[in-house]
Amino acid sequence: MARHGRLITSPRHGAGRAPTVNDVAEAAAVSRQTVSNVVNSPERVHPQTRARVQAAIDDLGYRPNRMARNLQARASRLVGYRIPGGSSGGNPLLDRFLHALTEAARADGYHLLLFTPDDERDEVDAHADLVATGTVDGFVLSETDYGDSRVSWLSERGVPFVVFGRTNIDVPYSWVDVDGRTGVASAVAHLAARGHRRIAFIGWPEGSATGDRRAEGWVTGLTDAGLGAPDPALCVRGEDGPRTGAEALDHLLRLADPPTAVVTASDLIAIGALAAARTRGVEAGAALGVVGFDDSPVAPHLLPPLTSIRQPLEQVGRTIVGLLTARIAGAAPDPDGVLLTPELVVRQSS
Amino acid sequence: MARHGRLITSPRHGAGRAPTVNDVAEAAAVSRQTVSNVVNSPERVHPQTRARVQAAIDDLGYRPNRMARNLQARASRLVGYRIPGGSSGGNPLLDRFLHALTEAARADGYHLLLFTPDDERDEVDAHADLVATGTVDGFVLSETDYGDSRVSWLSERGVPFVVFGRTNIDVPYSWVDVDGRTGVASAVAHLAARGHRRIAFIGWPEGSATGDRRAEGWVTGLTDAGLGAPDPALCVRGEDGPRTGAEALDHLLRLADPPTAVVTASDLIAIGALAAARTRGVEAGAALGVVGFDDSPVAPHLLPPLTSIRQPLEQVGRTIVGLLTARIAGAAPDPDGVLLTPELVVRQSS
DNA sequence: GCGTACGTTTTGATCGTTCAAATCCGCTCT
DNA sequence: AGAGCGGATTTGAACGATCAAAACGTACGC
Repeated sequence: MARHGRLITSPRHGAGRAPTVNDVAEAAAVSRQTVSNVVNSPERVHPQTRARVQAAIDDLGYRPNRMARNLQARASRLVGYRIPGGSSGGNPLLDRFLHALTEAARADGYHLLLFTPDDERDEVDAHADLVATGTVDGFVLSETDYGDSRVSWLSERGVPFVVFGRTNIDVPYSWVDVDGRTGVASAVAHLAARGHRRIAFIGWPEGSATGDRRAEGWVTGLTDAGLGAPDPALCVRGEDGPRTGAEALDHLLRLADPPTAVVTASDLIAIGALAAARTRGVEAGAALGVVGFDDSPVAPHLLPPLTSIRQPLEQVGRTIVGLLTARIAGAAPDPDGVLLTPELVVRQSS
Repeated sequence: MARHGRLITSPRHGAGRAPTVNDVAEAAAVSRQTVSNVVNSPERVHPQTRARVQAAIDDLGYRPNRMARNLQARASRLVGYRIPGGSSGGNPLLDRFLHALTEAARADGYHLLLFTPDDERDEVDAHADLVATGTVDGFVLSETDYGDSRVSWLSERGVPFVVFGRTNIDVPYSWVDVDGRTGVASAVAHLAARGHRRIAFIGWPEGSATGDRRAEGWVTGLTDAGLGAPDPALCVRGEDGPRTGAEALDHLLRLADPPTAVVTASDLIAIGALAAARTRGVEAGAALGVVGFDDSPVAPHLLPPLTSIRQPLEQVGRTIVGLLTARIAGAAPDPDGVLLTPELVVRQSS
């Protein structure tokens, strides 16, 4: 409570207008530049003067105006992020992702600015607008499809940006991604270590880069675990969601030689699989190992609590912001990609 | 594609620096103020001049610099939103809520700025900082507890803000909320109309304002439907999550006179209830009516697809932004609260 | 022909900050 | 005493825009 007082309370000198360098300068009987120096390069100012100015700053509750600073610095210290449209169907990771980005940005003196294209303009225009008006210094992109038009556009114009995920665009750009293949492979390894020999995979339809890599992880994992060539019958794919999980598991359990464990491409699919298992009287965790992907907030609350592959989003956020601020600072090194490893969170379902 | 060209491409006059009013003025052989007028008050400028200036603007790809404008206007056109910490356990509505806010803000010429308090400072300080530095013009608050310190702090200092949800603070402030009581009551009415007579409620622990109001809706709904006094045995409460739903439903179905339908305080609870029903061989939708709350993205993909109470977040966003911009504009009318009505989305589970 | 009015355009000042260069001051050295 | 020096501080200009007021024409009425 007491600490807030320093900041902007006690506006003894008129509650209307925020104090400026000039106000402080006058109060401390120095020039505005000296005030500025006290704030930005205290070592240049005589200790005695510094103390006097600092006292005035504290007294008036002076804080440098951000807009004025930004204008002078020709930078906004804002990073744009296009908030995905509602159509994408609710991303359970958005919460953590945004928090991680915001936190990482704060540590570097940046803030995240959310935007969304208006109906008449397309996506690229929305980005162009923010750059042209100097509203943002760069972008964080996510959910980039194959051939995302934003990547090439931004890249061509030298606008700083970092992508969460990878695309197949062949222009140089920086990206950060989580290695889904390794993640799924580690889940397979975990299940194999628990004695499972027939391990199935329920994933998304072929054609999405992320989905395909997760499916590859199943193959890799089986091979690495020495379980021989993967049985194609144990790989089922469908749209994301519990229904796919339920139907796929039903199908798998009806096989002549059914799996004893299943890895899924998402927690949503796993939820469906858990439900289907219960319906058939198969006890998940004991008779059937189940592993999800993304460690969504529900995972620990499911019955049984769901083992899941957790993306290191905090690290993702820090890495993205690190790359981005480096680019903004003009350090335009060879753009590079960073691949982070997810972590298996083991719970009772496996 | 062609349209992008207008904005900032074709930097014929040096790719380095964005064009300013002065550049345009020089190109069109007029003064900077005339350029400014063409942009902001075209009617003041002679049509012929206007055309010439507009041509220069288009040619150079001029867009007024936002920081400069903001400095002069002493407004940032940014609205702060503190992104909830990870501890809150993943809000399935955040996605839609942020999108709605962003979209509504855009329509009014605002952007959303995300922030989070750093570890050493408390929440109020984080807000104070943004105000003192002129970084934001106002705030949108959510997840305000009873006695949230931010509300009184902001209110005392006349900082514009609007709360999503209600608190019990007795200072005047504007808020927008969704009427959970009416929502649950309408679900009860819906189930009664389908012939259900014994309708249960599974909700959150007593003590949260939102949770209590949803529970009240159950009472109201039963009374309004003429089903007599609610049976206390049919109201079960526990922490949010599928587990609570499963355990509560198990308990309810074991009663001497079990319910034939259940309304829950969240989709997560409903998920658990659906799973428990399956385990006991009760077919949800047919033998047991189930209604969730929030219409989270999973709801339509559950088995059976879940009837749920959907918050009108788009409307919430527009209302919040409307109230907020009015306050920022100085129109400081009597702060008021707006209560919006949720909508029941009927699917197979009921 | 001259004062006035109006429509259009330009000039000056300002928003709050920082950079760059100039000034001031006390001190040493010759 | 005057030049030289270096630390501390101040002044001038700029960032890019807008507001307010002045200036400029041109046309009109008397």
